[in-house]
Amino acid sequence: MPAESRDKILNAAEARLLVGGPAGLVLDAVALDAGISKGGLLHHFPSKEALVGGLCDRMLERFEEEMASLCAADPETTGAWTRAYLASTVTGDGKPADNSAQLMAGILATMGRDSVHLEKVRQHFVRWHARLEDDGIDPTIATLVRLAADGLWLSALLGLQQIDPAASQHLLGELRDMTRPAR
Amino acid sequence: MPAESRDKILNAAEARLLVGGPAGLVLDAVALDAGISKGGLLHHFPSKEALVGGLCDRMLERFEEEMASLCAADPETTGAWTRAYLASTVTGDGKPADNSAQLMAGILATMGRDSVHLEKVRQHFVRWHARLEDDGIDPTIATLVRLAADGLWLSALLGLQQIDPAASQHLLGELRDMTRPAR
DNA sequence: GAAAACCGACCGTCCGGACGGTATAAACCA
DNA sequence: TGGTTTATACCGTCCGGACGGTCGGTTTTC
Repeated sequence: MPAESRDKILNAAEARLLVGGPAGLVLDAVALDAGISKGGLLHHFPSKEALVGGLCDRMLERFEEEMASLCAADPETTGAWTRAYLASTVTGDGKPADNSAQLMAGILATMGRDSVHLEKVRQHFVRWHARLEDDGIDPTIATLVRLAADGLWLSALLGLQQIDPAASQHLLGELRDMTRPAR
Repeated sequence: MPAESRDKILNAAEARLLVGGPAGLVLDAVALDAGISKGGLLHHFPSKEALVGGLCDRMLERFEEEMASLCAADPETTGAWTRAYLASTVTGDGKPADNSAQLMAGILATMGRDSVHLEKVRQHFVRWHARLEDDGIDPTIATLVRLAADGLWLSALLGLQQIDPAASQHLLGELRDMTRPAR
């Protein structure tokens, strides 16, 4: 089964994207890093687009898993999804929770706005947002929290760290409080 | 004076970036669109990087102007900057206020995260955020509003329109109310 | 022995930008 | 005043490297 090679390739591609941005995602280099030949790479992913698609799918899948486990771990079901979204987007100190920001940016930049893969991302977002609006709390609040989380995520993506840690922590606290069941 | 050609080039480059993304930003094509030769283009912008830099500067400049005029037009000074940020980021119906999102994305994608130009963007953000924290309203609120605006902007950038217009309008209203002087 | 996995040389295209021009006009000089 | 230099704007060809993808092979696996 090729799953092992596939993963090695995906890992290498992801690493490349994270350090070198879209320009760093070069088939030769990815193959080299993955310890495979270019031909081998092309055997698993017949085109660069397919490779990016693989990256995209894996990212989505991981995010989905993380959301599920965070939700499961939350003792309070009301607002759990919203809290999970917040938590899986940014950490306590306002940093991005994972490298999804860089990854997403890379994926986005590698292929245009019209790509099939972006469409998949959109569909996931639609689902997530539906879930958000049915989280047991005021949908407007939930949306607000989500947007703020996205804003934080964007800040991290652009490398804007102008919001100082203390303020950021305070804000995160507020946001979390907003997701608690209505008093 | 070369200002005229410069602007034509910048306009062409911007248009290219908007419709074709980073991949559409090709010197030959930009020169063609601008009605100038490639050599002529290179005369005004010695490198592609310089061209992107020009685009970046102009975008920042325009944003700055818009913020100033919005602030000046607001009868209530308290929270005016925060409101201006909100307004110049997204329109009433949750669409991005201008093409800054696409533009920024293109710029970002064309050059890596380490570029000089991105550094300029960062510095502007630092100033904006300082301004935001001294806007006469609770800084946490101001930050929250700003982040939500950024979130909305990001949604628009990714082409996620899953937040329906009515809800979006309601949310925008709430955000605006938050920027009013404390009751 | 056939299919799947993998190899790596090769090709074609695209694109940034170097370079050696030309045209216009202002600045300088006699 | 007329010639010469110099600066600026602009032209368009050419080059060279980078990169995605093809293809005819070889090896591994079942």
